[in-house]
Amino acid sequence: MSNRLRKIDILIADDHPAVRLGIRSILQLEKNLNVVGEAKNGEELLKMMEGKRVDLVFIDLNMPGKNGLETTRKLRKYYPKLKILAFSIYDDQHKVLSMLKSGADGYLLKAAESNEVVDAISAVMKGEHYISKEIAHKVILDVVAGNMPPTIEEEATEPNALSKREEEILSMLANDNSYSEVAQKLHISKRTVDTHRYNISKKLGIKTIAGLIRYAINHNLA
Amino acid sequence: MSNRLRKIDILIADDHPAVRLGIRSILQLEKNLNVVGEAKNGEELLKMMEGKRVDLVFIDLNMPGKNGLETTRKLRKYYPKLKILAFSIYDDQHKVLSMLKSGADGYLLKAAESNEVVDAISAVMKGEHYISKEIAHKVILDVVAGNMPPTIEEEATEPNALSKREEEILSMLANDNSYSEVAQKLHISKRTVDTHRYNISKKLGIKTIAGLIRYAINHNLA
DNA sequence: TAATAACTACGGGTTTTCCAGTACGTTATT
DNA sequence: AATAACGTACTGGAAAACCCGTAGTTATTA
Repeated sequence: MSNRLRKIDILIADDHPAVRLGIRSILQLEKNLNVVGEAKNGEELLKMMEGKRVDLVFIDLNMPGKNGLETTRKLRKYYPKLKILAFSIYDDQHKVLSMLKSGADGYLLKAAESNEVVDAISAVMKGEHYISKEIAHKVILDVVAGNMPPTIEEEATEPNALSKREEEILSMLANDNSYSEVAQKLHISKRTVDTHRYNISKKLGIKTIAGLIRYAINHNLA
Repeated sequence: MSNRLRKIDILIADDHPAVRLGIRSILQLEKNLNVVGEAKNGEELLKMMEGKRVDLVFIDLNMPGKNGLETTRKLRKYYPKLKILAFSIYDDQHKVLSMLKSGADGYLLKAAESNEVVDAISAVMKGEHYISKEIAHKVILDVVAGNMPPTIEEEATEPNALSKREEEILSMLANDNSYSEVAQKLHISKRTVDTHRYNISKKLGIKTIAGLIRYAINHNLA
């Protein structure tokens, strides 16, 4: 079969059946797209990739077990030419950038309309990056607002910046403990806790408790 | 037309097009179900209800603007016989109970398979309540674990302890604003913000920022 | 109309967090 | 052996958050 006529083979990974079905129905309306399978988490997706010819995967960020980020890194590593389209409800800087740094070719919000989904696919298949306008706008504002993201190189190599101890302390802080309480419970000085928190803030580039707690929650520390 | 042959008319409310499509495709496979419309938020749903004959609504908990909870209360109030099926990614006690107390007839997880969706519809149409087994199990464990929910009466009458202004302020605090920033943006005094926060803490019985932020996140304020 | 609730605002004191350094011992890694 | 990363701890001052009482103005509602 000639290359010109080949359909684009697509895998969908999302833990919600309704979402998978929704994407599928959007894609099925396009004659040049071909959904070759659905996975409900990262492991399943990686397994399905084996041996199959797949051009593009639709991948949800939040899935039980191996999440979108890890899975994307693996995919990018093993299948360098695969196109990866992240699909998420989150529009925050951190999520978007991490995903792109991990190797996604595009980032779509779940609030995207059908035509945007199709546009995104054509874009990434052409080798371009695709990012929803709403996200691009918001992320840029975030960055401009001074929440400087680390350079691409930096974070890509260290997906999990925090040390064990730092995670522990952040977790406790996010769980209603004050510096003094953490200090007491860990039998260390209050100043040490302060230092840790300070370092955590610097590492993550998050300056507020609110931000830190959201980080903690998103990383299962709270 | 005889009653026996009448299809069940359904409205879907969810802010994600893909999810709406997914539900739609599930329901369209059933010959006795009829999707009469889709809304992308609570307001739209309420507007669509006007004048239409609708038997059942599928309603997502998390939508921009008026969320599922408020919308459900309104729906229940204006359309006492309408069947309401909550649809959410959350399986925690608080969310589930609030939704049921607000008048939902059933609670489905987004992770539900197609057949479960159909089962849920038949159940609620028969006047029964439907709750995913996974949820029922988890919620009961939660309750047993000592996280006593307030009695039905209590919370049903005070669904949202916080006033509009308090919610607004909590939301801003949870979104990285300091007292001063909130004060500035709302054109009120810093002390007023302090007072509000203090009242919020007392109302909710939450003494720490961490707790408040978690509350905010769980209530879609952050 | 009187009571309740929401929103506004201030005083004034306590506690905690935040910032930005310095510093030292212990592990890993090279 | 040296460098890096980590965990520990300090100083000290600025800023923010916390506590709680009081109180005036509007709405709403009983």
